[in-house]
Amino acid sequence: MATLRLQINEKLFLRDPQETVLGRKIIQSSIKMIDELGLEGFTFKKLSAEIQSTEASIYRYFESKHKLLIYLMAWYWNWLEYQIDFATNNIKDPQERLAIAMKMITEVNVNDDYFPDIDETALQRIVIYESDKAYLTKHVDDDNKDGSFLGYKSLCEKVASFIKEINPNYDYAHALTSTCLEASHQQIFFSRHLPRLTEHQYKEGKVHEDNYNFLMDMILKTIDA
Amino acid sequence: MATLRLQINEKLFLRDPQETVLGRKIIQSSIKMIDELGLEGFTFKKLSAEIQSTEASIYRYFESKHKLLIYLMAWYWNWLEYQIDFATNNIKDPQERLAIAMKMITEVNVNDDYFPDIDETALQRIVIYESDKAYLTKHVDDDNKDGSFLGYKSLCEKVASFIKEINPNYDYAHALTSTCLEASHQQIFFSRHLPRLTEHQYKEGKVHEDNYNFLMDMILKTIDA
DNA sequence: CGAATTTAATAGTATTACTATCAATAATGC
DNA sequence: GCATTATTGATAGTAATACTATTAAATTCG
Repeated sequence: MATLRLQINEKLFLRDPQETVLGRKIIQSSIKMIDELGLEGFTFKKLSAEIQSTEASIYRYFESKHKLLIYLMAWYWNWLEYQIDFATNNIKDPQERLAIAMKMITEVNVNDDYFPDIDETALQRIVIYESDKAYLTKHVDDDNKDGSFLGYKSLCEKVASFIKEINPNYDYAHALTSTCLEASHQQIFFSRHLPRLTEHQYKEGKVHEDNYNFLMDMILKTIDA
Repeated sequence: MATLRLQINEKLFLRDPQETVLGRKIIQSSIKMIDELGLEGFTFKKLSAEIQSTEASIYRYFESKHKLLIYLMAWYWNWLEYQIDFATNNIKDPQERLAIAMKMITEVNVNDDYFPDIDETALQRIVIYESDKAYLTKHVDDDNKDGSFLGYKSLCEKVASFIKEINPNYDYAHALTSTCLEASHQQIFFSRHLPRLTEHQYKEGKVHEDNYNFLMDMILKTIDA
């Protein structure tokens, strides 16, 4: 089977981690470790020990821990948009396309054999816990100029375009989409850690199903589909 | 005029900052500095220099920077719920109560003379940039056990109860409320820094108005009001 | 008033997030 | 095949952060 490679914006790294053995180890192990330790507990020192390399070597790939996070999040949004493109290909009805997109956004990821280096399931957990930290900073405008959030914006644009096709008169397609994208991970977090903030039940795929039903219902009613 | 004091859960501080001059200075200056520097740029060392005290003294009030953030957020959510209680008092119609609550949640805060030590306008900006970081941690369950998020949950419960009154058959009142509470600050952030994620225009109160219209419309349609 | 307790100031530690330097090794070009 | 260049590794170092321990000063209370 073919393996694929997502083209990631060059400004997000110093050396392309997809091009070398060390680079791929950095990506692989950082996903595993951020998932386990959380972004705050994760350091380049610990990572370098894990992959039997040195801090200095890792810094040759990524300017900082924050840039590595941005890279991982960019990878994820690019991957998710690609999944949606793939799954909605040849589907004519925009409402069906929207349903497929929301399904992929809300469902728990299975590991994608096309990208053997990446544990998509772990990466999705990182998205839930850490993705907002990628932009909630004082230097968000600088990061944005470097194209750090292009993948997220592009995904938002895609889903918003489905909504616009269904109802061209709805005025808040992007706001509604970004609200749902954020909710798609927030509600998972709440159901697990702050259950009084949601009805969704955290267990075996149930949250994801609840979340799909909740969000699809909200979107369709809101846009008068 | 009377000045008020919000009773904050004792587990959120080591010494009550509202009881001493130093404590009030810590609160006052930390709001100002977190607003200016961001949570990452803010340190107890800088704060101690600003208020002409020492790091050790500040640590006697708050166990950590993170606990201080939790305290400020708890204060904000308590204050906001109190504002909503005040404003919805004697209003019978639940739909009107919901509208008032959403207005207060989305509008830009003016400084409340009842609490002279707190700059509510600055605190609201901190909520926009930093509030999610209060719970997006690996130790969220421990913080939750200490009651760190009671204010947020209580506010969510209140708004959800208005929704339930309007339509007792809607199944996701809490999920919808928490989604809107989060969106109420996310959309402000997006309109300013990542404008491709929203239609809202960042200027002079316009975002807040847009956001109110967007969210109220979404809620009412979603719950079939 | 004097003992007990609280509060403040000083100094110190472990860790983090990097940076710099230089040697060793591997890949590439002629 | 050998020189050039790029890449990695090893070591060390720095400034700042997040806290802690110790001691000194002030305050409270019986």
